[in-house]
This record gives sequence, C-alpha cells and structure tokens, in this order.
Amino acid sequence: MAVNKTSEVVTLAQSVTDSVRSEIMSGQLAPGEKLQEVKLSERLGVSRTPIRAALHSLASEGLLEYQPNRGYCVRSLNTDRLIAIFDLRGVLEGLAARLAADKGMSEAEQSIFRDALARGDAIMAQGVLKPEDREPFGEINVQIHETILTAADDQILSDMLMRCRNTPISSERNVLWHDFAWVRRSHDDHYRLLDAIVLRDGARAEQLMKEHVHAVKLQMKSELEAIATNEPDFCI
Amino acid sequence: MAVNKTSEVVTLAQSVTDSVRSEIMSGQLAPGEKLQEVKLSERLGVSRTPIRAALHSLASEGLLEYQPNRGYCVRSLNTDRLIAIFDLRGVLEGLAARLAADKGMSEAEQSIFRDALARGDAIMAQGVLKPEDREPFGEINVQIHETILTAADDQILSDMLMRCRNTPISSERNVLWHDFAWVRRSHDDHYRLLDAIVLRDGARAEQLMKEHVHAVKLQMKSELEAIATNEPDFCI
DNA sequence: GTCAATAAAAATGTATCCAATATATTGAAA
DNA sequence: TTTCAATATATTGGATACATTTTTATTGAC
Repeated sequence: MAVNKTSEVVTLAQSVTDSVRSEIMSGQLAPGEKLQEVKLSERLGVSRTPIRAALHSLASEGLLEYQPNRGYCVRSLNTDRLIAIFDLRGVLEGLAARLAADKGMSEAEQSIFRDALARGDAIMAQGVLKPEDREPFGEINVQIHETILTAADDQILSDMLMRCRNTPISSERNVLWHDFAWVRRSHDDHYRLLDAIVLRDGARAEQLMKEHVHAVKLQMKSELEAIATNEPDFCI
Repeated sequence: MAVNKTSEVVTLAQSVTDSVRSEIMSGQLAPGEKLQEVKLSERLGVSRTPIRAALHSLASEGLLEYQPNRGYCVRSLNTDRLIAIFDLRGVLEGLAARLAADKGMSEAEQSIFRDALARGDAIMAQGVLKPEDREPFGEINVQIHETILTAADDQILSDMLMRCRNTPISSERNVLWHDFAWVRRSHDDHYRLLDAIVLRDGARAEQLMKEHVHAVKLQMKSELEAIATNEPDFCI
C-alpha cells in the first residue's frame, strides 16, 4: 500500500492521517480542494474506514472543513483569518513561555535550548542571509519553541498550539527570510526568552513571547500584502 | 432508538456525540470510565459505526482519552490539570475580549449584553445569594461570555474555548456561589468589560477578562482544597 | 436557448462481517 | 501459593455491502 507505516504508527487510520496532513501542509492538496473518500481510498490503497477516521481527525485538527452528507475539503483561509491565527498563537505561546518559566526548565531542556541558540549564532555570524541557511534556521526555530512547549507541560495547550501551527503558511518552519536585521532581532528574542525562563520570570517570558509572535504577525502581514501587489519574491 | 434526533442534527453520529457528551458533562459517565463500542451501540440502539465516529469526536474535543487498540475512557483530570485549564481560559477569553473590543460589538450584541447585566442587577439587588438564583446567574454568565465570543468572530478561538469549557467541573454555568462579595465583584467585572468593549479599548478589555478568569481560578482552587479537606458544602 | 422537473449517478452515512490486538482464564511448574 | 505461559474470550481496527442523501445529467416544456 502507498501509505508509510512508521514505527510509532499503530493503526492504518493514523498512517493515513499523517500522509494526508503532510500533503496538505506541503501544498500538494490545495486549499478548497474536495477530498472524496473513495478516491482517497483508491489512491492510498486502503478501505474507506481508515480514510473516514483520518478525515475526521484532520477536520478536528482544523485542516479540513466538514459538512454533513457533503464531505470534507481543505480549509482555505483568507489573509485576514490567516493573520488572525497569529493573535491566537501569541497568547498561547505566551502562556507556554510563562508556564515554562513558572515551572522551571530542566537542565536537559536548557541545553537543547542553548544548543539551538549556538547553531543560530553560527548562522548569524555570517552577517548575511544565505538561502541554504533558511531551512536549518527554521529547524532551530522549531526546536526552541518546542522546548518551551515541552517545559510548559500542558497537553491541551500543546494540542491547541499544534492546531495553530497546522496552517500551511504560518508553519513554524516558514521563517521570514528577507531582512537580516529582522532575523537577528528574532534570534535575540530567543536569547532573552531563555534568560527570562531560567530566571523564572514568567511575566517577562510571556511578554517577550507575545511581542515575538506579534512581530512575526506584522512581518507576515506585509509579506502577504507584497503578494497581493504581485511581488513574486515571497517564500513560504 | 434511544438517541434524540433534534432538528439540526442530521447524522446519527452527531446525535450520539451529543448524547454521550451530555452524559459526560452531567456526570452520568464518571471520569476514568471505559466506553466500549458494542455496549454503547446496544444501549443507544445504533450500530458501531456512528458510535465510533462519536467517540472520535469526543476524544478530539478532549472529553475522552483514546489509546490505539484499547479504546476510549472518560478523561479524568486531577485538580492540578483542572486548575491549569483556567490559565488557558484566561488567555483565550482575554483574547476574545480584546478582539471584541477591537472589532466592535454590534448594537444587537450590546443589547444582549446589557440585558444580561440587568438581570444580574435584579439578583444582586436582593443583597443575598439565594440557591434558586444560582442557575439563572449561571445562564447570565454564559450569555455574557458567549456574546463577547460572538463579537470576537473567530471560529478557531471559539472551538478552543469550547474545549476549555467542556470540562465537567469548570463549566461556565458552575458559578461559585458562596461569597456574595465575590459574586458582586464578578458582576461588576462584567460591567467594566462592556465599558471597555464599547469604548474599543482592547488592551483594557483583555486585562479585565484575564483578571476576571484568574479570580475564578483562585476561587476554584480554594473550593477544590475545601473538598480535599472534606468540607461537603461544595456545589458544582 | 433557458429553466425546471425528473432520473441517474455518485458520494456520504450506516450496518455488518472479518482480522488483528488486547485482555481474561486456565493450568502447569517453581 | 505464586508466577508464568498458553489458550480462550472480548474488544477494537479494517473491509465491504447496503441505505440515504447529494450532486449531476437528462429530459421536456416554455
């Protein structure tokens, strides 16, 4: 069958969920596109049962829209809704930072955080933004935010942030990679975040994170407006 | 069949979802209890298929826990986790208030809000907390918070708050109904919230709401500790 | 040619069957 | 008696058949 059965995946439904999710996130399945059970089941080589479970999951993750008796389609967000998600991310990531600071971050987590910062330093030391550094920097970003979320130790919060990040364009990996000064500032924010968390200053950590995400929102907004005015140098 | 098919419900799965949800929220299904597909399907008089869809939905709403190949059980929250949800509610309701203020509340929404406040005034005017006023006051509370959420006009935010509220004990209706001064303060918060929203002061609305929810958290905490020390006058 | 009504097709919703996994029971050995 | 393994039972996962709803296509009248 066409779906990958990785080690941690124990049911077909989960495997299908992962496959379809990545197809949505990568853009193979376009926003608005309809997902029909039979076609999907034929394409993936499984029956409708796990397909239905997967579509149900993806709908509750917010990637699909569901209408009774009419099926599922890939959620399409207009730019306003897309920007609105950053408000949500702001308060949720802010809460995560506060909780991480209040509860304290383990040595192991701190060292992961510091390691990510060091790798970021190496990139920033070059003084310019090379295209090949974009993906590694995205990974660094993911690692930092993920470490904070782990330290926050709240499953529900974690789920909700996952849902915010599960929007193709606002994914954590999509570093806005235009302005060196902007990226450096973002990197610096991460330093201060670690500082606030280590010092157990929850209020400062929350404030830093909210502003950090707000900056991304503003940058994303201008990027999207650039798209609207047909500047083709936008990179997702 | 045993499940109610109300007007808006178009599929059996939805109907089953609603039935089981209310059984969980009302406490008929106890936390930790296992939900088996066959038994449920026999009890509700439908096949396993809609049961499975319903359980899947309720799990993604956070009311059930799912383990692959082992099924579902009613989520049980220890007091720490239960209190932690109020942190989430704080930032989410705070965001809702901010968005409502920023976007502005329609005249219709404002009048619903004012109407709820007036009904609250009537109860407060008595100067004491009568048991029979508890439920109406809970409804007032629901209406106010719901109106703000409607004005915020954000589906994802709405879903997430729904999930926070879908915990049996922390439901919006469960007004902490012990201390008149506390309830009056809460009522007064609502007045100030409306003021901030009407004046389009998003930051103030957010701050008011966060503090409002934080107060509920603290009150709930002491209530739960009262339970732990066997004070039996706790009302959900 | 356009529109509405109707019929055909296709899609989703439900029920049931089989397979895979987990749990319970039984019995033997330490 | 306890522990472990083997077996039996029960439960969930997946496949398929059927029912219902929606969508599309066709037909006919205007």
